[in-house]
Amino acid sequence: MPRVTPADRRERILDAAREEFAERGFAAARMEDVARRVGISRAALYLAFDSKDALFRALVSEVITEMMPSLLPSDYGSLPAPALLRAFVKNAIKRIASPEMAFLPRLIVGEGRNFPELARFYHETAMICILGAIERLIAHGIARGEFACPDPKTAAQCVAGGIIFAALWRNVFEPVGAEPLNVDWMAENQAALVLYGLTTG
Amino acid sequence: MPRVTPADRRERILDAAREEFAERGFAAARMEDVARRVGISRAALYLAFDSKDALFRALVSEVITEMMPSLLPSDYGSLPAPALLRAFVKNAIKRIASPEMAFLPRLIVGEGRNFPELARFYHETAMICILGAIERLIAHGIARGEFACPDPKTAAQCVAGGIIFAALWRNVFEPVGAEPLNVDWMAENQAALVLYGLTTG
Amino acid sequence: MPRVTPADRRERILDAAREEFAERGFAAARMEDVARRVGISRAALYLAFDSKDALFRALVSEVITEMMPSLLPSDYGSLPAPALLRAFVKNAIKRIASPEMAFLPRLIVGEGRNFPELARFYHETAMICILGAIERLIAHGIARGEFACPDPKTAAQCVAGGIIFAALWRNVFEPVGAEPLNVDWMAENQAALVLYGLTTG
Amino acid sequence: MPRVTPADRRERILDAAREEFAERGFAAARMEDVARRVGISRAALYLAFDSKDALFRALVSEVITEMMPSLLPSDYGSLPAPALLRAFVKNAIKRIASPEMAFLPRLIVGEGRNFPELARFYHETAMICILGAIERLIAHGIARGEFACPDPKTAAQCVAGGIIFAALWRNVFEPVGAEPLNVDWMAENQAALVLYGLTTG
DNA sequence: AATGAATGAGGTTTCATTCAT
DNA sequence: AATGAATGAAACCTCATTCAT
Repeated sequence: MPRVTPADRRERILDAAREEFAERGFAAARMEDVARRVGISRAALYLAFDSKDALFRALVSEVITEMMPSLLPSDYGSLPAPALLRAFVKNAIKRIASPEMAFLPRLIVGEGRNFPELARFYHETAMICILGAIERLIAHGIARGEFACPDPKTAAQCVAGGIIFAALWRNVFEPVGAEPLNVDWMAENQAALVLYGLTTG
Repeated sequence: MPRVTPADRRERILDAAREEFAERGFAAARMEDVARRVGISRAALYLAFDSKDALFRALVSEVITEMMPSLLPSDYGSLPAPALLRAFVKNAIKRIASPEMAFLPRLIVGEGRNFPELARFYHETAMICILGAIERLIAHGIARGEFACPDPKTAAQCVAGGIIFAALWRNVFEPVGAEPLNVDWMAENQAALVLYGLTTG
Repeated sequence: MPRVTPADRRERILDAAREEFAERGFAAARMEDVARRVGISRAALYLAFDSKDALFRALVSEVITEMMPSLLPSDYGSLPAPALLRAFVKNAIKRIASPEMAFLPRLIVGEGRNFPELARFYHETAMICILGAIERLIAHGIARGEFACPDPKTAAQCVAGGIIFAALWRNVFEPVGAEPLNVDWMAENQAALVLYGLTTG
Repeated sequence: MPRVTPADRRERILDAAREEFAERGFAAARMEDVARRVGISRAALYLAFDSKDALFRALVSEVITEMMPSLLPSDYGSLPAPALLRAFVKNAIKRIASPEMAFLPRLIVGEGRNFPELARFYHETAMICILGAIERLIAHGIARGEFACPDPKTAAQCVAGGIIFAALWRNVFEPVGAEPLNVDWMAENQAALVLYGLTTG
């Protein structure tokens, strides 16, 4: 039984790649730095991944795939929609803006033009699911008479906007001096805003 | 009087750079392609800008600077806050998600780690202003008794999130097959949602 | 055990660099030519040296360092000073004007302004040592009552002048048609002149 | 009558070129810096000189030509050879090591390989003349019974060596911290050494 | 006569990738 | 399986030189 299985090795490379790509973006990340982080030679990277592109793709796919299950609520039962929405928003912001995940939207946004199939994958795997989940949640609320909304799809986009905003803020602006975001508080207010709006009475 | 003034030339280079950087990001853009787009030699670029970095910085600064004035409402007078907010959101989404501007958040997000001072500049010049404008607008509504909001600052972030979402959607996801965003409709609904929330009654 | 060790490779690069820099000076030498001379790619040079500057510095330092030990007499014992001086001058001229070394003063002189720390290194490592050795030798002769000299330091400079002259003559003027220098004869006469002067009786 | 004649212009360019080439050597000197120093455009340089090479050649030729007359003693008359030699050495060192001239050996030595015809010109115009003058001077002394010397040509080289040494010392080593050379004292001692040698009695 | 603007040629350096061991 | 060594293909940038005005 080998001490380090090929799968282990792949995993350790992906972890290192996550750090490097998150730190510098695709183009500026160097295979040498990934290798050094793993503690192997550059050439050994190519035993596990065909190319820098392939490594990047694998990383992004993996992160998306491992992130999704924890994002979506399994089933609503007969819970009230406002509570569900609040729970969803809080959970989503917490997950997506977490240090291990927040780099993802940044990479997708930054490199999407050069890796269209990754952008597509993210769109289809993450965006559509999240938007769909929100939309269904709103529909659920409408069905229960708790929500009113002329266009649940667009409303879902607004909700998703707040979540993405949180991830980018933490990842892009906090490092350059922006006021740190209190994720819980942000989520709470985002939910309240979306639920009740600004207008009085 | 020369046919082509230095300022003209600078402007044409910036236009070309906008296309190239928007298309490929900083690292993958090639000075040669910028030059070809302008119709001049690579060396001529260096008469107008000291380096690729400098060109990128100049471009981002310029776009930010030229974008801002059209974004912020000059004064509220005694207009009702809901109308003001709706107008602001519609205008902001339209501006920021317009083809000439939408690449900007994408570049900032993608290259912010490698150009921290640009991220800082964007944060300080664009984000803070926009967030501030929304916040003041909400405060205006509160003062007039039209809005109620426990934390205008966080509410502003939620509003801004929708705007950024629109820009990124158009720039990142539409090119890979996402359903096109109807900006006006999106803005209308975003405003409605923020104003009145989802909850009935 | 590799057929070609890294140290070997470094050594072969330094040899090639010596030829190229000696032939053309720093600025006009091309890394490509150094590489071709070694029989490797340009990129491989950068595995051994960080930059053209670094290669140049390494070369000059190495040559200076390897030249020095053979230049200086270890100890005088009680040998007569005239014989010592004659031996020193002959040896020094032979060494410094030898084909492998003679390019060095030329490079130091030519590039010293652009590489001040090399000029300083040469001054401190070579010039001061050589001048000091000559000076001590003269002092030795004075102590033994064999030499008389109002200022041994300046006398040393005159002696060193002859040595440097020989190196430059061979390296700069012989290639353009100057009468070839007979090093042994030159050394002999230089020693005689310094010892006995021109004046009769 | 033009305020600035073409010859004036040429002269001012040559002066500027002297500064730049002396400071940086041929390759590292930039035409732009020469032009800026003159206060004209780069293009205007090419109205006076065909190329950077041509400018360099013109400069070196000019300096050599203007230096020579002041170096050589016109005629010896029946003056005693020791006094003549002392006078020659003092004058030569003073001239050649003077700030306006000392850069010349440095350039010749540094760039001679890349400009063989300049090295040849310097050799033929300067070196041979100087060496010849010294040699004739020694022959003059021998003829008068004041000097004894087995090989006046080689002796001349030794004398010349001291002179060149002085120029290089000032130009190469003093700028990097070498002890400043007292030219008069150096000349005095060089003459004494050559005349009387080190050996006592 | 003079120049601002432009360029072509060339140099250094980087880095993903390969291959012999 | 693993790697040290090597490389080819760019990319950025500089600068002597030219040319229309």
